[in-house]
Amino acid sequence: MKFRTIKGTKDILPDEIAGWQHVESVVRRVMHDFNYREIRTPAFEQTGLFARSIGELTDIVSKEMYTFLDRSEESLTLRPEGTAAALRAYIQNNLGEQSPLTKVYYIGPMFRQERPQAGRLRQFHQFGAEALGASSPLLDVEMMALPLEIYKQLGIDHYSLKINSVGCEKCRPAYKKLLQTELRKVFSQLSPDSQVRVGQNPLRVLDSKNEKDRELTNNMPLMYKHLCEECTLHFASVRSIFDALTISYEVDGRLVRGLDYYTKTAFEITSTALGSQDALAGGGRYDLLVEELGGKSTPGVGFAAGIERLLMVLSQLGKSDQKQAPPVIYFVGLDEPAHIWTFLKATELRQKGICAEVDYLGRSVKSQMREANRQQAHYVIVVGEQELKTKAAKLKNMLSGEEISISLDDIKIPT
RNA sequence: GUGGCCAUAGUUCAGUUGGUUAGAACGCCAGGUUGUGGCCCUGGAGGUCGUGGGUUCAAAUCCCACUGGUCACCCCA
Repeated sequence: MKFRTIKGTKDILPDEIAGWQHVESVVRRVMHDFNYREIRTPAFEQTGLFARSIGELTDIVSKEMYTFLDRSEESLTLRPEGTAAALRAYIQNNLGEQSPLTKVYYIGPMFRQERPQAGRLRQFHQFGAEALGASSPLLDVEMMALPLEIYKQLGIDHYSLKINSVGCEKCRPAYKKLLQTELRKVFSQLSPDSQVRVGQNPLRVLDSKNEKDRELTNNMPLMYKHLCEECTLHFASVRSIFDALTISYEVDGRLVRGLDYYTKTAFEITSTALGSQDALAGGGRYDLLVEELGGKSTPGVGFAAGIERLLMVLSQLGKSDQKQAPPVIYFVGLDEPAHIWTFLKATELRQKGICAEVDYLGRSVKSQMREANRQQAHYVIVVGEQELKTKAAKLKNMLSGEEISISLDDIKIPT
């Protein structure tokens, strides 16, 4: 019998782990600089949480969730995104009562049962942030500046930021009707997917990538041109703050995104270094969501970004050559007493925080030297009967080949 | 969920119109005289040719199914 990873999942192997850790450390550092605190929620939740927040009619909920019944017949779902769980935790733990504004971030695996392709896995990883409790446009901008800063610190500068406003419960219904009447005029020519959306979620029709759909909807009214006064002001503020930050962006009136909970600002960061799945990050404001999930009426904004896609971009740019630091000292042991002695010595050095390695296979000196070389050890110390008797040995610099005499009782690494 | 392409050593790939013991490179292991790596040289290990059927005297090669991978649609991180 042969076991393998299930479709759409991947092992992250030792050779690639340094790249992940590098990204994670930059994410954590920038999140900290922006004063976000980490939150870790379970990988699975009650199915209803996602259905309610993301929206029953979205693709994610209607066909992509890993949903199963546990032994007590409760319907559970592997989280397909991070916002719902973060808000559930915020509400459940009354975080809003501890301070008027809560800023949290997360990093971890998400699950969606889609057909895998470049940049799309069934278990993938995201980092993201949520700011709950304020409706200031400053936070909308912060949610976009944050991932952009992470990208910048990782050395990525080729991306495009698209923003839009999808309105609120005051202005959206009227616009929705207006758009629906327009869409019905060309209904029969729309793609089947879009036809389904005309009734329930007409805004998504504008975001269709089908060329015919785009042509047909080319001159249709856009949400951001039919906003109520409050939304108009908010959108204008967001844009002027961006200008002040000198961050370039593009207003895309068709941008809607596949989650139903957005109000006002919606945005997406894409990269041309990716294939068909080109979204690096996305997010927006969701002023009704906390209340929808049973909390007090609380405004919020957030974003989520894909780590695999980020890694793909880094590799495209030739910036994915992160490596784990090699051993500082590799001990070559000649016989049984030497192997034991070097092991004890290595343990001592390790306790001092020095990466040391020994031979465990009882191999020849040549083999051990090859191993030290393969691992790119900085120094090698060969230990045999003679060295143990005299307590003196040679410390070999593997880069220069130079050897210097040292005392085995007091191994000092040259700086 | 739908479609295209692909499936041969650890890895990347060859394998001529079906025809003897399926090859290369890299990697791995061991040697190149007494206890010293990187380059070089020599040797070695390693493959039920994805799985199962079928055609044939003969299948890695042709046909079918399945599985897996990959890319695209859809959607999104």
